[in-house]
Amino acid sequence: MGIAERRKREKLERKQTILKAALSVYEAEGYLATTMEKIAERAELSKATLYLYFKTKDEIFVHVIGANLRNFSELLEDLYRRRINIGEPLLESFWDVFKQYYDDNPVAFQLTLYYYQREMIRYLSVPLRKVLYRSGSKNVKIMHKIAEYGVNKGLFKKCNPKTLAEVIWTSFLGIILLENSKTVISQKTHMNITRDLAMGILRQGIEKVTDK
Amino acid sequence: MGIAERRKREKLERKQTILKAALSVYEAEGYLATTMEKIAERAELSKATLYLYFKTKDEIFVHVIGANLRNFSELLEDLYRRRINIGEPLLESFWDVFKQYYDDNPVAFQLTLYYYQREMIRYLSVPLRKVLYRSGSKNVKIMHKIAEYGVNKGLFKKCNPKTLAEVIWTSFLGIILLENSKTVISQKTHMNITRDLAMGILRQGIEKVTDK
Amino acid sequence: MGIAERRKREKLERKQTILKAALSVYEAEGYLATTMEKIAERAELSKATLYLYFKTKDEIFVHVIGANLRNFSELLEDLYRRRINIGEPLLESFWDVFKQYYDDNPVAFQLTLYYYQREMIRYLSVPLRKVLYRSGSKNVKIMHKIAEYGVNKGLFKKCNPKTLAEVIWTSFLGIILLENSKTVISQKTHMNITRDLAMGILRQGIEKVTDK
Amino acid sequence: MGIAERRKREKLERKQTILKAALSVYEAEGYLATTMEKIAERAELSKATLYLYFKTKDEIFVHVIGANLRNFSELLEDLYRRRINIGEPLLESFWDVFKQYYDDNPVAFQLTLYYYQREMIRYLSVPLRKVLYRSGSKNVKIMHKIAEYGVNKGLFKKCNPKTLAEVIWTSFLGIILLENSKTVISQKTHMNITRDLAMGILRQGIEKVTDK
DNA sequence: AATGAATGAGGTTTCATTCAT
DNA sequence: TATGAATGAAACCTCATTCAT
Repeated sequence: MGIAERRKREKLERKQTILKAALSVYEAEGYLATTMEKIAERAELSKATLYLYFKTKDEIFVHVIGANLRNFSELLEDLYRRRINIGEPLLESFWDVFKQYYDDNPVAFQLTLYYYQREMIRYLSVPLRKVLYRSGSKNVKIMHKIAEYGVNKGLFKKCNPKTLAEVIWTSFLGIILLENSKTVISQKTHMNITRDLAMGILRQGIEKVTDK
Repeated sequence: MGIAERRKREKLERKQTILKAALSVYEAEGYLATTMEKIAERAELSKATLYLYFKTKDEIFVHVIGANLRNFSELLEDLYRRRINIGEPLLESFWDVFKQYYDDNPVAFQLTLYYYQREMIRYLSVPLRKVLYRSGSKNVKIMHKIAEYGVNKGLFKKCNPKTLAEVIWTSFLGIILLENSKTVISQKTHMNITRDLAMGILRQGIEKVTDK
Repeated sequence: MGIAERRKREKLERKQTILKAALSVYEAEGYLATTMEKIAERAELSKATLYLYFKTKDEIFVHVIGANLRNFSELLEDLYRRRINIGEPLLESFWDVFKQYYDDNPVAFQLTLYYYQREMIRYLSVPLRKVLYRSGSKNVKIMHKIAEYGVNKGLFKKCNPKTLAEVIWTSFLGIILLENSKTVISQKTHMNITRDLAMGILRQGIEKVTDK
Repeated sequence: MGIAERRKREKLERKQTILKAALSVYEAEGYLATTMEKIAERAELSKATLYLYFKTKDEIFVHVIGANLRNFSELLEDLYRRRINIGEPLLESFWDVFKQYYDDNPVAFQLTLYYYQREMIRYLSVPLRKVLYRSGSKNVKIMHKIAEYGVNKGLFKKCNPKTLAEVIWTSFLGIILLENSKTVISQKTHMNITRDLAMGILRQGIEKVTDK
């Protein structure tokens, strides 16, 4: 009985090891060069063992992404819980959560971004696609609730909160995307200035027009 | 003499045929499943002939993207030329150009987006990377000039026009990114509502605060 | 523990199987027609398995040659060990070793000869080139030592033993070369007569001129 | 009529151009990297044009070799003509002819050597094989006649002159072979010392034993 | 549970040769 | 005659996945 539990725990630990290894190889070599062989090597396991824990290579990556999105969830939930105490700068806090999410693990973020493309998703098996969908939609919901709170409280201007949440989120997303391509092409680094201006524009663009 | 010209023209046409075929296969099957074999088939040529026109598979795709970015260039340049007559709604026009660029050829846009990722660029040969860089940087420059014009004319608020251009562009980019993933995952279609709200927020966020 | 050993042994055996298969295909079809496909077939393995044991096709052939040169080594070393008991006919014994080396496995000898050409070596990767060099240079050294012994004992005339070894060896080599081309062109067979005359000439040419 | 002649002459010249180009590419890049494309380029012709003059790639090379062997022929014939005036050092003259042949065009010599291998010959079409055979056998015959003269005049010891010719020739051949492989592997250069010792040994080994 | 071994199914690229002009 | 264009036929190599122990 205790044994069964230990087994289960160990199994989970192994899975974690593998996920970590996968992310680490991805960081070092990029998605296209990440082979099962290399993941196994980094996890100090054999290739065949990987298949005891994950049915396919995609499953590994979907789980890596799942974990990453769960981190995001937590940050968002925490924000939602704190919403009342924050007062005015709700948008800033929202934005800060994004930044924190990104800065916590930029590599996982990149991988997530990469996977969340028509290109990648379309070849996923239906079950995996669902896993991915569920992982993501939770965050969408919380973002929605936060936006809703902001609108209701008059912190944000009147508009569909779901859509508003999307706009805020994609503003951030787009910047990261550009940032990524720039990093490789012209070796430039973080675009904090862009992020800040975007924030400023969002603030002014979102606040209630107290007209007159 | 006329012969040489005809030859040249035909060569260009062939190249176009191949690029079109590549894009078409990409549309139907996605990047990872696009093989030289399939491109050749769709172009009604032999695989070997492809290599007569493009040295590698990447070269094909970089050229597809190059063409796509050139279209974007043209739209942007056109806007820049019209800037004076547009008057107030410069931002809207800017935004419209993006929409038009996307709507003209969403597939090519997707491909471009896909390629412009750390992941893809990283494994490109240096010459091809340069081609890609040059294709992209031209557009960046025009966007910059348009933003600059807007700032100078007082249509946009005072800020670094380069950064402003980036913010506007990435706002759009992010939405498309989300749109793409949503299309595959939950079969939803265009997010015009999101685009519109984003536009509205940008407008309000960017306009000069004439306070009082 | 016994398992690990068995594994190792089996691995070696597999390698041998592959090397044998390669040589066999070479014998039947020649170097240029020897493909990985055919080697795999003859070894009753899949093509992919070959790459499990040897990283490239060249590596296979370099190892075939390495094994062949090691046989030669053994024969030479044996001769060197026996040098004292041989007495006078050291040159004959030397020559016999060559003949034995050739007759033991003429096909492997041919392959070795073929590979040991500017043409082939030039396109080898540096590591493989080194392997080849090391395989060969060992034999050179033993031949040298034998020649040295002969010169010191007065069995051969006074001269640089290194050079002498080369002359003896290349005398044999040249004959085989001619023999090979003749076999194909005019279907003639072994040139024992030529070999014997060469031997006679060498004997007379090398022996100490006890003039008077 | 004069026209036909000019045509013929021009055709021959073109052929020469192509053969020269082929040899030149071979020198620069080695046999395996010598493509029709490159030959055409160097000959400043189109690939297709090559096929107007030679039916296959092999035919080109066989003709290159043919020309080379004809040079050898001339040197040998010249020696044969001079045989009476030479007197004693016939062997040296023989040897010198080899050296001259090699030194005149080492690259063509190498190519010839390369082609004259079981490996290469076996894939030749029968007609080409015959061409090669005829090119070579002429030289063999002259060498034979020279050896015969030497034996008859008592310059060489009594033995089968055909075989003797082979021995002398293969002595030289073997050295060149070793020389070639050494050049690539260990960057060493000409082995004049080896050649000289071989010559000395041959002299002593071949001369009539005037015993007592 | 763990793994070494094996493999099927491609993928990109090269090149001698032919064909239409 | 000359050639640009086209191609068939391979060749080498890689990798996710399965199997036997």
